[in-house]
Amino acid sequence: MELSLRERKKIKARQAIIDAATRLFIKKGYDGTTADEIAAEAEVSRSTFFRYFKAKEMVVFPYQDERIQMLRDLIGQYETEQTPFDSVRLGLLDMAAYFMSIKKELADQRKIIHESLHLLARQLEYDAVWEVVISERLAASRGKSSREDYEARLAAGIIFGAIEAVLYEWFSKGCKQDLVQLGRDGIELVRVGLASTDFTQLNDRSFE
Amino acid sequence: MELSLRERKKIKARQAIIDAATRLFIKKGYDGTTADEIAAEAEVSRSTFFRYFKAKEMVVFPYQDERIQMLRDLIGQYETEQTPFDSVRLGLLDMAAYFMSIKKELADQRKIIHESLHLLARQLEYDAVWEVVISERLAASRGKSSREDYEARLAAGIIFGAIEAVLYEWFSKGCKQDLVQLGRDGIELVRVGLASTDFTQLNDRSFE
DNA sequence: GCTATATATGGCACTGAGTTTCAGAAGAGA
DNA sequence: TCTCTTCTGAAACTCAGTGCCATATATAGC
Repeated sequence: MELSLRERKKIKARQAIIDAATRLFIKKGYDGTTADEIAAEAEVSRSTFFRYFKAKEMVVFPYQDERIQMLRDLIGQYETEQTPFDSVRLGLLDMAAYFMSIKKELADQRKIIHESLHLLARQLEYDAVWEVVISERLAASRGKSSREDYEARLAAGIIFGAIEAVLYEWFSKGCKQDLVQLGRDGIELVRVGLASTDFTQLNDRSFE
Repeated sequence: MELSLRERKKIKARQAIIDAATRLFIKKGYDGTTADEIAAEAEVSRSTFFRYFKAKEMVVFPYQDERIQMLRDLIGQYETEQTPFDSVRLGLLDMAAYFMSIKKELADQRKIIHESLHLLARQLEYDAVWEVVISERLAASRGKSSREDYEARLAAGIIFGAIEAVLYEWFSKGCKQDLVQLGRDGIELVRVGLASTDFTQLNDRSFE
């Protein structure tokens, strides 16, 4: 089905704003770029900019919704033939593979985000949706919604904690490692528990 | 040691602003209260308000630094006689006991925070410092800083994920449960791993 | 192709957060 | 009391975000 001219124009305008903003953010930083400048660079009015993006920060995370949907779909793939934990695990590893394939774009985005405390906070907020997706999948395995399944929320929180740490590691080492392998190891630790680590052992330093 | 008049005045002014802001936030909501109104209610000028609090949101989290320090101290108590994991665990449970003792104040604060997406994001950011404290303790047990100990950061992320889920549960059920017990159960799950749950089992629903 | 209607845009004015500057008030110290 | 330092209040300013309305442009019906 073809999109109408109106729809195509909207998509083009949106993309023009994203591109203009990205150019300016890289050149002058997020805080150093005003909404007016982005609008001018994209050749639209200020009003139009705010019509396409509810807030200036939103233009930094333009594909957030698509990524969440992708995660949901990837986990959904394994819905029937795997345990709940494994369907989440495999979905996350697929997501990791996808992230590997767009690492350049992710690294650019992260550079912009880490220049502003504001954006860092917003990033955390967006990422938190991953946890919801995971807890929904776990709760669904028992025929519940995540709202009514505390154990599922707890498990999802634990898994999400590992994801955050893995992603942080990957990004802070310049996306050079194999994210799928990092993810595999991280989630395995969640599965077997911290009792398997030497953090649960008295070590030499404790007696120094 | 006595504080100078100047210091005492500053403390009083700061407290007056916190109290005024809290009153207004409860009465009119966070978004419905302007910085001007808070300043007027506290009988200081707008400039003074922003001198005491870098941003309007900061006045919502006035004791954040103290709480982080308390967590650090509580974990530090168990530094020598326990395994790293247990010193973190016991410190967190002490913190839970403290939270139980100020539940009214926490519940009020949470009510304000949950009226604004802005504040929710900021809350996440503040809470993230807990993770740093935990990872520092774990890394220290091996004579490293958390910066150079990925395993410690990963473990801390997992523990923190559980903390968030536990706190969320506690708050959303009106702080009526025993937070220490919730915490004990949550962290035990982290210790033994999700392999102990039925999320790692194929269940009936998978065959429906 | 022409007209009526729906929708996107641009311009403008307004509110509120946060910053900067500066003059003056008030505490600290001799 | 006099000086030095710090805190405060007032005003002007920038920028994000909202609301309103007139205008331009796409779509649909004829």
